[in-house]
Amino acid sequence: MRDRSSVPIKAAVRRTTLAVDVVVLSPRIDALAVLLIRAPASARERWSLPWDAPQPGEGLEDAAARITGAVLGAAPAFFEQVGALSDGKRHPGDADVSVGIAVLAPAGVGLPVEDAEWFPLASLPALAPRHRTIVDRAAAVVRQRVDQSPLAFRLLSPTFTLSDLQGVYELLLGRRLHKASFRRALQASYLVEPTDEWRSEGRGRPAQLFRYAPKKRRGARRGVRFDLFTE
Amino acid sequence: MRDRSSVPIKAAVRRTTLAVDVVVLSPRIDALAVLLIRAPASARERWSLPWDAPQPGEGLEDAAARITGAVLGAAPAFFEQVGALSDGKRHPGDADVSVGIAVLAPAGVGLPVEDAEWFPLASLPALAPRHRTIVDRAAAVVRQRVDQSPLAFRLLSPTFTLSDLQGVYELLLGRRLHKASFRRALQASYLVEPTDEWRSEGRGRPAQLFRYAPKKRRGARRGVRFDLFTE
DNA sequence: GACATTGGTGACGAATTGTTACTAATTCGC
DNA sequence: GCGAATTAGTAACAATTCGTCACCAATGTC
Repeated sequence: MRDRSSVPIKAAVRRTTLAVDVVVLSPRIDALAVLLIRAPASARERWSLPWDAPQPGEGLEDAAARITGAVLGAAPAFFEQVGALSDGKRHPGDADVSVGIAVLAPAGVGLPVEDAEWFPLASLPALAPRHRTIVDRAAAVVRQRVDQSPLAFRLLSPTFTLSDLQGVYELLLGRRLHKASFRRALQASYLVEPTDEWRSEGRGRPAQLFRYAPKKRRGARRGVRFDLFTE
Repeated sequence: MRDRSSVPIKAAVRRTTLAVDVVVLSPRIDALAVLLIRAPASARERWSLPWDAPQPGEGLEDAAARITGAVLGAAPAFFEQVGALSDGKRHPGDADVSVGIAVLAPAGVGLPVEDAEWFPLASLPALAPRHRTIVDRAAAVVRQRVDQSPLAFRLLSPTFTLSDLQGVYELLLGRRLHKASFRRALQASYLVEPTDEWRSEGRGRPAQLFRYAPKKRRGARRGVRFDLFTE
């Protein structure tokens, strides 16, 4: 203890292999889905997350944007880092360290490339163990952040109905919400503004379309809510 | 777009230099403080975060524990990953990629080694730009998580008074809390239990000591609170 | 036109929160 | 000793927020 010779500043950096693994999430048919790509026949699993090593000088989020663009045809608007992993779990490219990045794509986004497919989170095919961990952690991060950050709006097209928005929240939170309470809270937050358009979706009364347009925040911070603890 | 040749699975991993940079946080004299170590005379800044490259086969959190142990003489009980950075900002060891890890140390923890010192977050000395970013992000992560996770208990000794606990929350949240509301919420959460001991702290009535002992949680999830958004 | 279906809102009671005011136990100064 | 000062802890009330029910609105189906 207190061994001066082990004070870390004196250590030298080592060479490592690094991968950026991207979890593209999007709501599909009443479930949150992940974009997977077909692996080469030589691989142990038939599917994997899109991934790559960052180019020299390329930032991690830039790499995630590039990787997403190659698979989805469009760079995403929202990133959330899931964290770096260097446990012993196997990675398809045998990278020493993986940086997992969650990316949100709106419900209606274009079809992916030929060798890519959406899989509902609840029924994923076999993945390399590290990819499995990254997917689980990405889902957990997104579910946990949905209450802190306007994530849900990134899973919708630029205009949406309030029922759409409530549906996304229900998907992410995994439980039903009360319509009146949901709308009252939304109203009080000044996060959306109505447009002039209405959407008729078959039967039932047409719904007004809204857009995400956060106004100045009132600084009404509350006391501590211990019952929000998630551990 | 849709260029099949750029589908990322075909890429090969590259060699990168990786650093684990540790932000040890602890409450000192009414302020959250960071542990810094004196840099060699050749370095551009006189102080830096403790850091090192992970050993082969060593997990990132294991590396953080080892690095903390070398500086503080004790391995910490709590880690929170701050994220991986690979922007162009300068790192003291010129690592390509940094993984920032926040570590919490209770208020009374032993003195650090000779070349290490606590600095209040508000008055840090000059640091390498990437270290500066990591410190800021670590503070932000901890402040944001304090409402979601029992972080605050990691900044206290195993037994503590309720005023101590409230003080830590006020430190982390940056605002005063009402005593009665705070205790009522704490009571309802079943997170602490009283001990038989009391602490007399000079003047005033002695305070009962409590310990962190979370009981079974009641699953009372609430509606969406849009006003908790932090962006 | 009756009815099913989806959108949208008012209002009321229950629960939670913010606040004030009080009591309790100790040290300090005289 | 004794009152003032100081810190701990709690009861109770008012204001606010939340969950829920009930209802009206606008559309498609039969």
